Amino acid sequence: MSKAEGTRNLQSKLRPIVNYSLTDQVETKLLDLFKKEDLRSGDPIPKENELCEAMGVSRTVIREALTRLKTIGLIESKKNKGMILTEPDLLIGLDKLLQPKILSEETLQDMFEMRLALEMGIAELVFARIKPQDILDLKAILKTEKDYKEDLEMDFEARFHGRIYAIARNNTLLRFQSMLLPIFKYVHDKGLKLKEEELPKNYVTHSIIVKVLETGNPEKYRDAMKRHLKVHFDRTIKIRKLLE
Amino acid sequence: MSKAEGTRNLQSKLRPIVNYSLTDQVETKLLDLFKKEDLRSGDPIPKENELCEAMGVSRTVIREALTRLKTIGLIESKKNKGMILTEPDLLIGLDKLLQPKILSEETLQDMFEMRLALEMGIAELVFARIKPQDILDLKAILKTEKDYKEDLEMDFEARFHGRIYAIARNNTLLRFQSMLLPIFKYVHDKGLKLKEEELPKNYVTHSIIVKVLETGNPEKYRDAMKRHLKVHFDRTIKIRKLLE
DNA sequence: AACATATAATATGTAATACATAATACATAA
DNA sequence: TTATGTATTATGTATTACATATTATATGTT
Repeated sequence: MSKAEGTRNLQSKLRPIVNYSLTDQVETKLLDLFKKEDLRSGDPIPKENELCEAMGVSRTVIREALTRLKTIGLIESKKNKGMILTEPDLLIGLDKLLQPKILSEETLQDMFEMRLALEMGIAELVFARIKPQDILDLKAILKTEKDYKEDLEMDFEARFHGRIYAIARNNTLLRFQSMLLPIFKYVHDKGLKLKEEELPKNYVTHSIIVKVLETGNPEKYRDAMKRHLKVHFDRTIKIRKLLE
Repeated sequence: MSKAEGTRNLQSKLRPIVNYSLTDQVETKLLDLFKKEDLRSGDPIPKENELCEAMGVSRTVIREALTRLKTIGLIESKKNKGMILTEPDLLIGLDKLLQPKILSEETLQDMFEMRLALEMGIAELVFARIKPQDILDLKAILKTEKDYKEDLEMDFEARFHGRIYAIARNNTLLRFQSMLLPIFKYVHDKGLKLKEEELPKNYVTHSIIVKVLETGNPEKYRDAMKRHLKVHFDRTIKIRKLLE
């Protein structure tokens, strides 16, 4: 029996000790408390000193746990007022993380695909909620397309597609999409940029998409968007295959 | 001029003071540093004491800022080793927030719609990556459908649809979907549960979906899934209209 | 009585110091 | 050479004190 095997064997008998720090414990206790008390957004939570006494730990630890909860947007604190539960922002912190430099290629790929999927998937919502003004806005954006030269091309894409997302009237989705922009820019700058010649014959332009939005239906939209994004789909599928 | 108007007028001249706490400032400075130094996942960052000296603030403040960055998964700390930048987990913290109780109806709605959109949108990825084993697994799951009675119905839904997401081979997406489960369960329990009689005539069953996955194509899948989810789409669209 | 101003009380924010603890490197002895 | 003991180091926790912003109360002036 090798040394490694011996260790593994020992492990199965002893089980490694998981070391929850005091802060970890306080954090979970707080979350439990909120759930048990059935607290809602706006409800006040105990003072720091009360928590210290109740849990028998220093204010340092309490504050560290509270800092975590503040960071994910679950609570807010005001001097003298104390702290209250808040409607958390699901996308909080995401903007700080979405810097391509620190994300792995795999995660970038994941996010890129999610965007592609969403762009196709919002068809039903878009057609259920589109209004005349949306078309007008999109047409106005179209007119500016030629003003975006070379390296600004991505900015146009962002504006155009962002405006489509807005039609879905889903604020979380809209913000999510806008946060993903740096990633697409990165992917784009990294060589995704496709020369005109490489575009497939039945390529769907932005202008065609607007037309479909104006006169089409979800099925036609999905078909158009699929062609519009085809190169991206092809690429991501090829890349992922290589990684296997 | 009313008192309120006077205040507004004064505000426009003086601009309210935005009070960045020391911790806020340290946090941004740290993020700037990481970007400026072009640090990558795994790279070490300065020790707490070094940061104290460099920025001229107490360790308390430094640690609070660091706690925030740890919370969003940007850095990790180990005793004696110091701290390193880490590949952040984009979905970190999300599970703590996705308790329906503290989320507003609007946000719940948003998330629900995102899920619907994704389910439709992943068609291309699914068909590009599906393997025989996927079909086998899905068929096995299908066989257990009758075992899930009444209140466990959602568990079956989760298993089935979760398995479909897995076909897309996108880990972030898969985890995202699984985190959303409590929300769907909530929406379901809240009265979404649809009696058999309410199902539309051309309702697509789970079994049909599997068949489409086996022998169809993205278009047919989207069509099937659209019918399968029709009641949900209809409901969310109706609700959102009422909120306008 | 009405109003502005001063004062006190309160809870979070910041600082400073000391010690505990885990991980690593190094030294030591069998 | 190897296992064990020891020192060192950086983070984790505790304690105390004070700063600061907000609210409530009290005070005083007209």
